[in-house]
Amino acid sequence: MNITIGRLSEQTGVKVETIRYYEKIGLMPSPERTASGHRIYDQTQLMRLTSIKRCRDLGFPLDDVRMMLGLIDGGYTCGEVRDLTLQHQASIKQKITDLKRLDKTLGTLATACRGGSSKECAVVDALFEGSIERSKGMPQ
Amino acid sequence: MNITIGRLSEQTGVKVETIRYYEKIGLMPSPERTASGHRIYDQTQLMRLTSIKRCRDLGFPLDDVRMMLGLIDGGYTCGEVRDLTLQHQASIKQKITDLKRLDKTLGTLATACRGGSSKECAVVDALFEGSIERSKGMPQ
DNA sequence: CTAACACCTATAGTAACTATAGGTACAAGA
DNA sequence: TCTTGTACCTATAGTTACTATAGGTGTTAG
Repeated sequence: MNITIGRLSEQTGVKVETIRYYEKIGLMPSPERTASGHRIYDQTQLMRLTSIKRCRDLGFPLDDVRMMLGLIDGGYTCGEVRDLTLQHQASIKQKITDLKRLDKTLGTLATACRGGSSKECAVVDALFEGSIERSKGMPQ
Repeated sequence: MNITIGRLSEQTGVKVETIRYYEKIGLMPSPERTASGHRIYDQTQLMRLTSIKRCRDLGFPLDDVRMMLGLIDGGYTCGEVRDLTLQHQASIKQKITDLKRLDKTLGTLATACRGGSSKECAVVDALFEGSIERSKGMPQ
């Protein structure tokens, strides 16, 4: 089974440019080439790229993916891999918390708006006017 | 009131380099300079930067901030500003949804792990096994 | 007066690609 | 066989929103 980069792209859902990029940063190996220089991939590369794609879809940064692949290539323990996974999950939980707070604040701001063509706007008041008014005749 | 870039930075919580960056991309105006070329800021710039900071803290991308400043500078309607706010909120809600799904998946994976020094790992099984061979030939 | 620190410009680096320019290879139809 | 269209190639720059570095000048406190 020998496939071109285009077909590898189709089968994995990873764009051609991204595959070349992964090769450049050493995440994917340099594949065989045809006489004219076109890349040809085999089953092994297809599987490797599929794994990378799964990790990326789960939001693992490339450095984590690289580390996991390194563990796989070189021998790993369940503890190592689970630690990486739990760390990643913790950072995702933190993001969720932060975003929820933002969502709430934005909701409060937006519902205070009257909308339409009014020249008064609660969002502007909160983000811009407040600072301007307060700054008039303020010390320092 | 004339302040240096360092004091402007202290008072707004925006780093010196970032202030210069904002000037370069046209978000902040080019300020006056001393004879020797040091930037000097006044009340107006302080207020503008404070507003930018608030928007950024709420997660608005710089392009949105730029648009809001443009509206403020040029005359805006409440509807325009509220639309921007609601769009931003929608994208945040979407991110929350996505991250929650990831969190759940990662939790499932990690709890299936036995951890420790085991050579068997549920995370590896899910992400890599059946799709990759533990092989040499990869640069680490 | 000198040492420490703030400031200056210009450039490169970050994450993870995406897009562009300018070219070569190959497969299918006339 | 020729031509056309697509896929492929390399190399470089652009994206977001900064941050860091190098190599220099200005200001100020003791």
